[in-house]
Amino acid sequence: MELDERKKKILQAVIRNYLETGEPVGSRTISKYTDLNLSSATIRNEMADLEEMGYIFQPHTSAGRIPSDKGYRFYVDAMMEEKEREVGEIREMKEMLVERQSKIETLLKQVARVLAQNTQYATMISAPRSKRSKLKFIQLSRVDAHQLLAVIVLEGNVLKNNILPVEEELDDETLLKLNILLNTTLNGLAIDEINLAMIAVMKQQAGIHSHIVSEVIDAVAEAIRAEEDLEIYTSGTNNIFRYPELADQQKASELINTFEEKKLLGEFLQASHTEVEETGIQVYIGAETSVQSMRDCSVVTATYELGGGMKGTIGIVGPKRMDYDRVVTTLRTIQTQLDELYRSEEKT
Amino acid sequence: MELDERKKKILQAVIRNYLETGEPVGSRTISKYTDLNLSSATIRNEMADLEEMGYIFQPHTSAGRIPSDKGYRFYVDAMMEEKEREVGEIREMKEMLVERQSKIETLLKQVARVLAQNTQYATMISAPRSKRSKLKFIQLSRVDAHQLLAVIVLEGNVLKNNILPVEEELDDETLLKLNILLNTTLNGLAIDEINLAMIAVMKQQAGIHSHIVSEVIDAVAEAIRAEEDLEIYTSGTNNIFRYPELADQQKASELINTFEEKKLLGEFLQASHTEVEETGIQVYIGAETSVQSMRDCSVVTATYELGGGMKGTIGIVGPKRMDYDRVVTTLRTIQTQLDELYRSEEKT
DNA sequence: TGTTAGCACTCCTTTTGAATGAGTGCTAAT
DNA sequence: ATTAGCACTCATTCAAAAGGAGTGCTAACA
Repeated sequence: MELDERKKKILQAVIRNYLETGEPVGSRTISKYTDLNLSSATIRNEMADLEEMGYIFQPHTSAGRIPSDKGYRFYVDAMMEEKEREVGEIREMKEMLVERQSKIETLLKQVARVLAQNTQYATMISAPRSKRSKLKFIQLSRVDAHQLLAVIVLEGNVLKNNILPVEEELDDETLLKLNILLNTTLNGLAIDEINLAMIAVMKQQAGIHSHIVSEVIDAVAEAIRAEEDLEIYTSGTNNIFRYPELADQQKASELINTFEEKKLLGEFLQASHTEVEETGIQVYIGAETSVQSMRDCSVVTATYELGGGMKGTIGIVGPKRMDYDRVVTTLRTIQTQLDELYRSEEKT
Repeated sequence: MELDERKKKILQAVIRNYLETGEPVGSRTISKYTDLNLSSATIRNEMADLEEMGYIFQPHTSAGRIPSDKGYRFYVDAMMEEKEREVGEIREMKEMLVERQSKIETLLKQVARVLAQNTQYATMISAPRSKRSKLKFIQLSRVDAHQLLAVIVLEGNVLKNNILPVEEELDDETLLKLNILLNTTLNGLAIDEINLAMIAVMKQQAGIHSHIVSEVIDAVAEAIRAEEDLEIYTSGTNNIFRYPELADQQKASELINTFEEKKLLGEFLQASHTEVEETGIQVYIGAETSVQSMRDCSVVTATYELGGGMKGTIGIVGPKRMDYDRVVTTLRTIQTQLDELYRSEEKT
């Protein structure tokens, strides 16, 4: 069977209406809603066809139709119109971000809150991946006799630090040498560019302190990696209670757990990051999500960039009948907003 | 009217039973439950008295009785017996903590998770207050021409760091001098011991860089304070769904929001910290809590110490019919556990 | 005087059945 | 191809009835 123009219009009307009301939509409603001037009976026939094709279905006999995942997918792919953002809202978001945060962490928390507030959905943000981003600065300091503090600054002012226990005491001079060695060798390199050969050279140059070097390098690498997959900021989790289809105990509990644990979110955002299309915005409907507890949700993700290959992902989680248009436009706005932020930082 | 021995026994039986079942408990149940060998009729008379005295009440006529806040309070104050922790459980908790974490942050997150897991209630932990704890190490480093990185290590290896924008470029030597100045002047001092006189002296010694000093000091103080009231770790929020009296949408949503925002939790833990009795464990029943959304909960808090005046507070949030005995004992165990951890750290 | 058996009464909970209404599918007429 | 009409389905609402847990009170008892 074919999806002719009229069927499309009806499908669109069904989806639009359902997005607004959350109630199954019947033929009579469509008959009045659209400018097709068809009777409800005709609509009924068309809707039966659409059901057969799998775009919509009835939650039970004698109820109206609601969109299936396939229906939503079609809507998102072919029928969605990005809304113009209202000037006021854009300014508002801009203002929220303009108080420049020196720490990325604070900035991202802020963004998460703003988005959750703005969309009324749950929001998650992964901190920018640092694998491909470059080391800007690295420093070891002696905290006390047996502990070193390693501070690592990555491009984009991402900070990592770690306390390393050391067996052997180091005097000031050695420490200074080590610092110079580390900085001259590693500075400007991306994490995954640090290879064994390089480490070997450093060890050699470190002379009697060679084992410290490898300890430090390991610790550095570990510090960066360890934190990495945990750095997820969330906000507006309790927004899920706004949507009855997600608010029952079973589902709500699982969702909230997922948002608290963050591990799964991280993996999901990570995966989404890699399979993203050119615009950087991706929509996952229902079971398209890999996360079990989000099977009844839709997720819209957007990749953002803070320069120097520092890319992270933002995700908005809501019910399947989320306002895709609005969410996509909002994310698009934030994307450019963050982009500008970075550019202005460049100039500084 | 007097609360004689028999009434106490009955009250205790009512509470115990209600803690277990969560259902209003009737006279017949008590009659069999206790070793008093009294008929249900007698129990009924006694329960009527207990109701008049305000220890228990009926949710509606012809229902059994449930404890009032006053009843719980009496139970907690006078009738609670701390259970022996099972050896297995203690070892389990020990093991969880034994993998020593160099970072306090990681340790506390871990503790929160273990506690939530162990008690099946929601858990919150405030990071140790650093106001009275001492500066161990402070260091400024130049990240690039216009940005300094300030790293501050407090006693107990609490790390703070902050990026400071600076107008004027500083050469290596000046930086070194500043570092020495900061360390020699501030090292070993508690935050609130840093006073204006001291800052004035430093400014003077810094000579032409005096304005940098005050900038730095301000930033340091701000960095410490700013993070302070936000550092709350939570876990097991979704445990509230286990308890029907907290799981309805309205309440659950508010609770979860409170746990996400963390601000109120921080204030509460802070307050609790100051009004704590000698054992360091405190029980708040229902409206005794200052947090609005927790009016239907009970909270048990425990103050822990990591040495050097570094005190923080742990809170367990559950329904009013929480297993007070168990929670108190668990918290007591964790307290000593953390204490030992600190002592062993001392020796290192 | 304290305890207990017995009974009427209350009120929550569950079940049942009927009424309502939204929406459909199908048929026959246009 | 479209539409009016109609029988049919099924979730939802409502009221009434049945069931049951538990109480308070009274009167009898040790």
